Amino acid sequence: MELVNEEASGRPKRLPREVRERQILDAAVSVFSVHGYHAASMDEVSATAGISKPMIYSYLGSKEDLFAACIRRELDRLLVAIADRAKPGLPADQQLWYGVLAFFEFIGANKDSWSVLHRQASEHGGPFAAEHRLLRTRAIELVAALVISAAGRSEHSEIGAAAQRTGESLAAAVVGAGESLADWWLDNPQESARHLAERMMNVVWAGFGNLMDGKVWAPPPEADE
Amino acid sequence: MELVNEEASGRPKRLPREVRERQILDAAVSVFSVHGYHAASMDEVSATAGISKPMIYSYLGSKEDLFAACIRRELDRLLVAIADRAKPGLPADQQLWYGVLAFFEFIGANKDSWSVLHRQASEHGGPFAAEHRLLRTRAIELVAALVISAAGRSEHSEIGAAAQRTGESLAAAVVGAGESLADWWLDNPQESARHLAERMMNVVWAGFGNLMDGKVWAPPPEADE
DNA sequence: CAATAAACTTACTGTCGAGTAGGTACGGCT
DNA sequence: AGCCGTACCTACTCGACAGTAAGTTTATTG
Repeated sequence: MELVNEEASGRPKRLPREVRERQILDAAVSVFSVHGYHAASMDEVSATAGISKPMIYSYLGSKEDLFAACIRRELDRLLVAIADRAKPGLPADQQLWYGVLAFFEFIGANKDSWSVLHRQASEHGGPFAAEHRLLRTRAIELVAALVISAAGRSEHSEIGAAAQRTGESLAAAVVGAGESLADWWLDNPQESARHLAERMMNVVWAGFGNLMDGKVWAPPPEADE
Repeated sequence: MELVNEEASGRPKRLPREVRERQILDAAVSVFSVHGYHAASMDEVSATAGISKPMIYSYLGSKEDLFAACIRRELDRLLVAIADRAKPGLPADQQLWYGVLAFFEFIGANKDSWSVLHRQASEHGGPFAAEHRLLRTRAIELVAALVISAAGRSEHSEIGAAAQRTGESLAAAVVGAGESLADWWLDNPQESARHLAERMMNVVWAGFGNLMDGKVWAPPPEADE
């Protein structure tokens, strides 16, 4: 499990800054994902990267800076992976499908990334929470736009305004379900990405469909306590 | 915001162990929920409880012990709150509705509890993760049982076996959505518990309904890369 | 072949926080 | 009254870890 990068030759080769920075970030993501931000030590990051501690401070700054750099890099990778697959030309359900699929495939191939992005980043009150909320907000907006655009084409077009409002919280639930499903996956890796994505679509798209047809579930009428 | 419990009289009254333990747990839940496990200090817990540090060690043991005690207490409170409302005699959708509603109402009234139970407990590799997984597992089993029982009464009874399997991962998605919605609520407290519960039911119950009618969403046939 | 800059190191400082030693004060009981 | 147990405290130890000072090696370029 030791990720020391130098060859067995023992002599640490001199590498350009760019390469070392990547190695440091790789190590940091791995260490943060295992221990969480607070419990992770810079010494362990430096050991995992096969480098000494002052290099990290020289290249990436403080521990917080390092963590922020991890989040930014992994967030970019995730967003690019999704954007590559959910092309805007497709019908709404297919856009959603490919987006969801790309999401789960990325998580499957980069569980550390997800752990850092979601679990660790949200544990903070600091500037990371903001960064993390950005991801969620973007995702929610994206999904909401898909719902609303789909609702616009529905035969019940008079529900447009209601769908707008309901669509957004529906999107929040959907994104939330995706996040939690991804969390759950970290602990239960037996399922495939495709499977998870299909399950997701089954719940979600059905909910959308009923919404567009104006079928809503209503709580039983009863005296509130 | 200071929760110092003693009166302004200055003299700390002598209280029985039972009472102090409750005060310490209250303080600990509050502090852990704000800072997370690692960043929380025993000094802050003791200050918040209005008591000195050795009392905590004498009554509740180490920091880990204290944290575990918090989780256990809050978990019990949550489960009791739900069991009180989701009576087994009701039809499946109403059981689910009251369970979900009780869940959100509890979270609304005890945001600290949820923060400790979900956010902080899952950040660990240790024995807390196990404790936390127990909550999730129980919830998933409960929901899955509801789905399957509902499916049994559907006119498409031949899908029973398939529903069994699909029902469980559907339940996982539902519980996940609930967890994430609760997380999201911590940051967006403007909605009411009832509202959230209704949104939840709308997505979820629609998904169940379609499942029971055998309507499934299928991905577009295409060459996989 | 200097000389310069960048890659890289060892070995330290200072702080913060978990856990404890060793008490004092207060109430109940005979 | 005087004893005992329990509630409660101040003031410490000790280890872990973020961050740094000050130096050493290597590639490159004039």
